[in-house]
Amino acid sequence: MNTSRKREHEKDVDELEQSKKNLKIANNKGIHKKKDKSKTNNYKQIPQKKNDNKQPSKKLDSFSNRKIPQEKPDNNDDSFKKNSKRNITDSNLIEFRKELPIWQERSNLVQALIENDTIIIMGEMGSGKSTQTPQFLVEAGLVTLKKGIIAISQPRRVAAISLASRVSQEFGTKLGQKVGYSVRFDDKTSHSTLMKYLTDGMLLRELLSDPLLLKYSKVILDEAHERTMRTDILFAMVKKAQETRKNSFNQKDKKYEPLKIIIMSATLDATRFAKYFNTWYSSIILKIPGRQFPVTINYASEPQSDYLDAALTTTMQIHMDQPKGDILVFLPGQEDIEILEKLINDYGTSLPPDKLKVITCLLFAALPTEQQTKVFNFAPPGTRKIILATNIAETSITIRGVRYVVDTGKCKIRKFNAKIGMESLSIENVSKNSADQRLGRAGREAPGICYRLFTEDEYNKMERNTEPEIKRCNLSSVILLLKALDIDDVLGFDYMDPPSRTLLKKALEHLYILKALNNQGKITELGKKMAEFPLEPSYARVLIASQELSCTREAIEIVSLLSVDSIFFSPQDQREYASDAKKKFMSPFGDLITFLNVLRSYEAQKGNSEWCYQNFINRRNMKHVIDVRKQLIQLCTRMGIPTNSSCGNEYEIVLKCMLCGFFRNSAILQPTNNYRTVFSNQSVNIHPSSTLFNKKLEAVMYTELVLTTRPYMKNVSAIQSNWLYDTAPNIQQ
DNA sequence: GAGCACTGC
Repeated sequence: MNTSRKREHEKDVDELEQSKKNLKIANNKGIHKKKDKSKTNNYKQIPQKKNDNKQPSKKLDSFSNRKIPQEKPDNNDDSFKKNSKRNITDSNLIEFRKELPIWQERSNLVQALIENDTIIIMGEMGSGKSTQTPQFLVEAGLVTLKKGIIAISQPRRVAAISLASRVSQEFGTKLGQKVGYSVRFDDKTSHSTLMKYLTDGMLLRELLSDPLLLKYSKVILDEAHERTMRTDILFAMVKKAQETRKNSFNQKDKKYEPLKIIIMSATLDATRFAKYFNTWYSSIILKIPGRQFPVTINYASEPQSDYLDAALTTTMQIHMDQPKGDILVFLPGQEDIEILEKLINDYGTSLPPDKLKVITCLLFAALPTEQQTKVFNFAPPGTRKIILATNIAETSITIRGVRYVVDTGKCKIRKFNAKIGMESLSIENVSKNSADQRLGRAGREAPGICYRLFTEDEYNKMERNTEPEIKRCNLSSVILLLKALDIDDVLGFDYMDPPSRTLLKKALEHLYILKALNNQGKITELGKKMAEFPLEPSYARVLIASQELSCTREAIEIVSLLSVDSIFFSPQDQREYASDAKKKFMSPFGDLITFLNVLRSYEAQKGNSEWCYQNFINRRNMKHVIDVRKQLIQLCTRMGIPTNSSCGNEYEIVLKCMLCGFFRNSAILQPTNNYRTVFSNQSVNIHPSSTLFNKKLEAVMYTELVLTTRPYMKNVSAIQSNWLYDTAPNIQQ
């Protein structure tokens, strides 16, 4: 670092300190303040509702609770439109805005962004940061069609849609005009859109055609603390665009409007973000209080060996001892949820007659929409609702009426083992931030109680944050995207948290054998085409191969079907009926062709919901399949791949085509009657959900290898071993 | 004999 640069840097640091003071952001406590202090009882420094000078009217309160985006049960955009009918007057909206904690920071925020390239806003839930910040900037004249509009990225599409809708109401314009959104399959923006809410995946895609994001003068990356693979890449790309635009701006020849970045988060390691974005520019941190009631924490007095048993005991204890209010129980997965449901209902029948009855609600992603929405029904008089949920209730769905949270402190984490190319799903302890987020769910409407089924000591030993996805997932598609964005040195790329070399090398190797990269690691023409598809590289490879094999129709359909994680749904109490229903679609070729049969029948039935119900088919997921197919047909057409070529019933052809993307995923039956993978010689099993479970076939191809109780192949097809030599001739072993 | 949560021009 040369002297002048160093001085500049010091100046920046001073400025950072100064602006913190000016903006009273550090709250006299400093941003390093550990939240762990809130050991016992009252959680954090949550401003208590009682102390609020003016108590927000009940009407506004219930309004806000009804409207918040996370309350939506699923991706059903139609139901949103129905609920978003205006039912309050415009003056109410202004009053509502003024009541939000962020309103006080309005001018500070605008000023901070005028003076700085990057700012960081920490705001708890209910602070209004996601809805107000863009409006403040537009109202201050910082965002115009001429200067460049503002993008607000969200990790979830429901959030993008409902935030846009809410803000367009507040702004007094029709959705899609000044305020719009852009998510997969749905774009409500126009040439006059100033505030554009989009999913982070969508913003990443936009980078492919506009790497400097010249459309925008401001970019907000919301929910940054979630650290998804996509936001992590966005951090780097947005930062890079900012630098490039700033440098070009200084050079006189090109005059790009500078790009201002706002990082937003609920709980976030602000200093880490500041450091990352502070290399050349100053960053400042604003802290906005949220609206949250105090939550009392009860820790387990000793470590629990059986979290399910502990959950049952605690839940029933709350039910017996505590006044009215629903109970939300966090569990790691569907299986535990279904077991606990049964236990609670058994217990419920033996309750004394003077007690409230219990009703259980299940909540996990694979649950069909109709059953998910049941959790939003209020408990009928004389009953108490007990919600058994996965992580989905931590971020995506907010349920009203919850006063008690039972936290097992466990969740399932997906990890990718690069060495053996296998994904695993294991039950692990949650992070402190995750546990705190769960706790907050008890204090949305009134003071609440959280029962942690782990000791305080165990809490203190938890990680602060969940490990960022980029450090533990398969990176193939991210690396292909970076290569397509002309970033050749993916090992030395400016990651906020660099993934391990093993993960990176595995991804590079995978892309090389798919011929997306050449032996110098440069992206090939094929690779560029593959990057255009919103698919994992293997699937993109299959679609491109389908042109030569004349089975594009089937390839697109299979790839679309594989884009959802379950075609079928089998409720715990109807397992046998569900598996009988499945048999109707079964193909000797295996799961992929079985799925294809389902799609054919689904279309013959025109997606009839009664038919879906009777055949245990997940209708929501089938609708998604149809959307994906439509998009893939458009993309293929644009790339000159004819989409009507079909192999008819000659399914061998489309399976050979699949093998072009998945030849690594093949296994051969051994004389000992178990399967071994061809490329890594590991012993593997067919997953019990497969139609080929317990079948002995010469060779099989799978799309996924997961390690749960054993190493399982999922989405399995019957193939012939000699196909492997035909399909993958250039593989050096 | 088993399926954390999200997402994509």
